Amino acid sequence: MPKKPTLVDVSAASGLSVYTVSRALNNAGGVSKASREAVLRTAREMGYVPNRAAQQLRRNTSASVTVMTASTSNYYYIDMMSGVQQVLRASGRSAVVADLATDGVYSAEAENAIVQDIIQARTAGVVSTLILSLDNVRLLESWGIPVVFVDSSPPKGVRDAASVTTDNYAASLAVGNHLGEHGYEDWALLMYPSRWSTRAERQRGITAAAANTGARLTVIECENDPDSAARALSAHLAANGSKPPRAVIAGNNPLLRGALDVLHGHGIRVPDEVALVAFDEFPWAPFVNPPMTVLNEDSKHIGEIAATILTRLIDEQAETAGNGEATPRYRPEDRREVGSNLIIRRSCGCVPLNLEQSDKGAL
Amino acid sequence: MPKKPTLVDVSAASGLSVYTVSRALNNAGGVSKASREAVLRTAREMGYVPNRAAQQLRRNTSASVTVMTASTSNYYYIDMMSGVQQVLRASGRSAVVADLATDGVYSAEAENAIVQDIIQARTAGVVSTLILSLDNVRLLESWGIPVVFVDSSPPKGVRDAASVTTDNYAASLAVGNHLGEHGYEDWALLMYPSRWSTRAERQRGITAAAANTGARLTVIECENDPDSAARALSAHLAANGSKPPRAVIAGNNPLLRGALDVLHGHGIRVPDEVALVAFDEFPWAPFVNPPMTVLNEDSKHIGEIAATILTRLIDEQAETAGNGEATPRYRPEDRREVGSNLIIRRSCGCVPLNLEQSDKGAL
DNA sequence: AAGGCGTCCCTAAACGTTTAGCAATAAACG
DNA sequence: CGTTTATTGCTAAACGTTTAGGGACGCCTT
Repeated sequence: MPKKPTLVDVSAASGLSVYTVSRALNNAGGVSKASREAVLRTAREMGYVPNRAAQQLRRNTSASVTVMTASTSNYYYIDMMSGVQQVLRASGRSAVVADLATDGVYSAEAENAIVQDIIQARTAGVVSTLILSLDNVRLLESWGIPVVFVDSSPPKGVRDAASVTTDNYAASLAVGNHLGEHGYEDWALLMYPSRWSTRAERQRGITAAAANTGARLTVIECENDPDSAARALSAHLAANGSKPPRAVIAGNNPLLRGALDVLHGHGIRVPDEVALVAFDEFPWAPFVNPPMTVLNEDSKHIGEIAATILTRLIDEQAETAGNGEATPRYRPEDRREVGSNLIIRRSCGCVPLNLEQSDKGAL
Repeated sequence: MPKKPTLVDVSAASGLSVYTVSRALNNAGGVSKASREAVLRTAREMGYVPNRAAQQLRRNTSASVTVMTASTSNYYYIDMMSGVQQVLRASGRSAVVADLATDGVYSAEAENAIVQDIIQARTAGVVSTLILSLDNVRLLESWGIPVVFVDSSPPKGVRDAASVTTDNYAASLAVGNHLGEHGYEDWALLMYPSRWSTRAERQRGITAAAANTGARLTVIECENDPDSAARALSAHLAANGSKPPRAVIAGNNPLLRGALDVLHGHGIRVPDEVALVAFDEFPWAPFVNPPMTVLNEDSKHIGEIAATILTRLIDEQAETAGNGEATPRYRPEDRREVGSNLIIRRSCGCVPLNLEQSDKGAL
């Protein structure tokens, strides 16, 4: 591989100084049209491509943002990413995803390692779908790296931070109330661990709805993967003899897979014997047997909002970086809540008349 | 934000030279145990974190690999990523995904932009699930960036390149033959554009199977997204009056969603009226109505193999980089083909006895 | 003609690492 | 004790950019 041209080489070849070449390539002022064109031409001819490591070192800024997630296999994150990407692209930044636990098992070391990695790369900002440890939040703050929590809250002890969440309490209330309208009186809520901060509000909402409608609720906790969910639900069924709950609420997509697995496996008819509803819309929901009634968070929109907030924080950070000022203070409007809606299909026991139409929309 | 310590600061604080500090932090030789410990302690106390941009600039190597995909919403890529990540982690590298077209529409500019980005970052290597343009392959080669194509072949004109693919011809033959065994005689193959190189072999296999079993085959081409697939299939049904094909083969996951949408929409019973099979296993396949018979590529395994090959190429590249030698030549064993298997559920018309069991395995 | 002002460009010093080329010291050996 | 050898550490020069601080030149204003 022949040695690749650097800025200095372009400078030599074009007869202009590195200053001029640099400014020309960056579309900065102070360069005549003629010089600029000469530079661009030579650079193209030589096949010059700037070295980002050098730029980053010198400029002391990075253009990339890290999105921290666990369980990428959840469709939720994919949509969110696309929202994030879209907004960041507008300001010339890009996003990379750091997955803490592809398989649903989480470890504090993995979290620390990724935070360390983020700092090493002097990443511009972070979007986190997890509660981070207080230490890590402090650490990022001390390095001037702003964090936006999405569908998760900052750990206790952090006074102010940016976050965009759905109103999970209201949403869960809606889910529960719908079950109540069906007259179901015995519910089971299948839930992932509370490390995912959505759990608290979701559980609170379902609990409140159960109280409202006079239903009996048992919460079944499991790890955040289908196998664990299946085991937990099976155990629950076995423990209660042959009397399954009238309605099962799956806390998210992977858990829903586990639930479907045991319900189908036991030959239990859904929704006739056991109604089933779940959190988080997903592309296959209309096609599952039976079509799933789910709570739909507009995760792409959430991603967009998160990226917008983060962009502002990063820009402010850049401004105040030099003069020893404190990290920009978060504003009240940096805590956003977005709505959600219940998509009613058949798994809850409803028989929508316009099935075809509603499926089309959700495709 | 107070200024952050650099290597020089650690050096000053510990009373040892930057040389010693650097070597101590990198676990390199030539440092006494006592010095090393002193350095590590001071570094920890000061909260020192190395600046990766500076390291990369100086070392002239990067530890990250880019995976180029289009349509991340396909589960296929997610599993592959996890295989890639896992192997790379072992050699201290990491992978980022670059998505050319979240929504299934592809553009040559997007491809060029991402390749440019890869070069700017002096990325260590590339895994591509797409055919890249000849120019881009040449460009990457000229920068000494090895590429492994997964489930896609290099563009025509590239003599040798690394690739790991499934034997799509044999796989498709198996799919087709299974339909033949059911006695279906009128097939429709719903296919994405040929930019995804798997298309050619898949279509060839299905075509051969149709010939073998005396079936009539029509190929319906559409873009790589559910909406386009739905439109194309609808148009086909309309054109053929009320006589739908006896079997539909969906070229991949997004296309399958489109197909299910129109079949359900038209109230066509699957598999009784129209049998349906698809390429690429996905986690929801057992739960779809009806449970889907799919071709299962072990995409995680594919990712592992790709990453293994890429790792070797990167290491060789590093060795020969200095001495002006050519990019390491690809070896014959850098073209790998892995097997695949047909997962039979119900959508093809089969009624498996051990349904429960098979679903469990595919969960 | 002198001064002021803009425009364009240059030189040289950073940014935070790694590492080649030595130097000092101690240990081992005759 | 002198010589060799191993170990440990230092100094200073890179890596490829950006940019502060000026200088040269031409044009306008008075």
